[in-house]
Amino acid sequence: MQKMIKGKLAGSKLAASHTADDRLPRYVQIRDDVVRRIGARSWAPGEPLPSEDKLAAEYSVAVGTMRKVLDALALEGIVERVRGRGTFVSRAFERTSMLRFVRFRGAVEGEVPTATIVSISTTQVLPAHAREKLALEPGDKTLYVHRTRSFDGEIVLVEHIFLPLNRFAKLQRFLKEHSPPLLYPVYESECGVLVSRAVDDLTGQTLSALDCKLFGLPPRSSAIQIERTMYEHSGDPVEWRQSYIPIDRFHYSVEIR
Amino acid sequence: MQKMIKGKLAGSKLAASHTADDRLPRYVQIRDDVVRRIGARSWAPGEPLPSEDKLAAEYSVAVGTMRKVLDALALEGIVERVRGRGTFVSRAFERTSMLRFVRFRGAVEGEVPTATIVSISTTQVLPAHAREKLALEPGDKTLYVHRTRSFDGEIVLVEHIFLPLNRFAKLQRFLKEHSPPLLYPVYESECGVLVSRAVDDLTGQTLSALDCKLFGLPPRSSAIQIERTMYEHSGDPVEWRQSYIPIDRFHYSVEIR
DNA sequence: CAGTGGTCTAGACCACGGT
DNA sequence: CCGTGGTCTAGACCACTGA
Repeated sequence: MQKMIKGKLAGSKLAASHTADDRLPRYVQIRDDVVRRIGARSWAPGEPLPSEDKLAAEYSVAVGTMRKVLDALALEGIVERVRGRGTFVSRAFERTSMLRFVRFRGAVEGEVPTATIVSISTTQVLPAHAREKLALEPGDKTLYVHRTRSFDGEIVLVEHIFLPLNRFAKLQRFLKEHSPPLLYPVYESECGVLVSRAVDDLTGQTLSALDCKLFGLPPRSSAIQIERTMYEHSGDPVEWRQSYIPIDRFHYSVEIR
Repeated sequence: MQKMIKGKLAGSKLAASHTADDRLPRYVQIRDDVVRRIGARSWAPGEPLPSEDKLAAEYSVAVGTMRKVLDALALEGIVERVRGRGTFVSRAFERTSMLRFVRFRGAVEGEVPTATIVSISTTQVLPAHAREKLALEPGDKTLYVHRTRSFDGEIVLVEHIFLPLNRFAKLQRFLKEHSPPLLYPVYESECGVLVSRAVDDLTGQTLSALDCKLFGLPPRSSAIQIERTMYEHSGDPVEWRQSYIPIDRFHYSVEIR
């Protein structure tokens, strides 16, 4: 009977999914399918999913199993559950952003620095390291955005952002007319990219001549480099950036569990 | 009936717990009680807990509820579940340690640097900032450990560690005869302290004269400071330390979700 | 083989939100 | 009031471990 139900399911909804392994637990298969449908905008960020009952019926599983799926997604931060109201697709990194762990010494807590674009361009040539992080082939084009972030006109952060052009063509046009402080909401609304995970690598580095000039520092000054790779729910990388903060303004706070 | 069972439970095991709020879900109350018993060494790290069935019977709840408790504890990293074998108390930070996110540029990946103690002392005087982080009253004594960490004789990290003396008196004696590379296993075995959570604050700082000498750097050199506060399962702080890494050796890697 | 945790079912009652 | 998610029960069958 267990087997029969499994077969029935595989033949209906989940068959539509690409490579769902039948040996995996059902709740994992369903989780992956829901993630796929969120990525495909079946339900947009902020919108409610169907109720547990309805989803359970749709996937032909018990409500308890569907709960396990939705609880897992809530834990991953992909959805948010509100008792009495429903289950909603998260607005991803809107709240968390690049600056979640970054603080600026001497600045008001929580204040977001103003963004100014230094230059935008497209390029096929980028360091092997960057190409690897973005899982690009040689010859794939990228969008390069050079920005500064400042408080009261004083630059506290310089960003070099690399994005695969095939996903972010719309962003190029958007940034010609706007300079939003946070890019992630724009990725979402303009390019349909939902960021779910990132890896930060912090090191000390010597600044380029241009960046020294931007900060108003002497040549070859050193700064903290935050190298961040961001991934969507599917696990594919979608952004790679290097950010520089002068040492005397640098503050990074993180919780370890 | 629900109510009756609740009363029965509150009157048996959970009443022993200090301030369990009956309005809280049962699985939360039971979770807290299991955490308390782990803290009280009813089951030592590495040892198995009783099986789901037995614990469920002991707490007079359904197995499903007990599963929810144990799954939550596994998610918090307090226990580890192994199918076919049992549920075991985690060995806490033994694997993760101070250096989980810290890398040293130019060093072999995963290699643990040798520890050398510069000095050990007890003191009542420490910065207000440190006293606050450790939630100590003025006059409470602390144990202060000054260590260096090195690869092949080259110092790559200097640590200033502050511990409440009432919990760590045994450590003082232990460190007179040993210089272990990792302290957390010693906290656990000698002092019964299980670390579950930490907060790292990274900033750029100017090194003290002594630390400059230790690194072999000119006076007033700058370095990355990692200020870490560690907490046990109960949420109480148990350690506060400042670590310094020369900028050219500094590398910190962290995943954000 | 007996015992463990992993998955799944099919219900129940509850607390909460909005109508 | 109804519909939502939150808690809890009492089973079932399975996969894996170790004796």
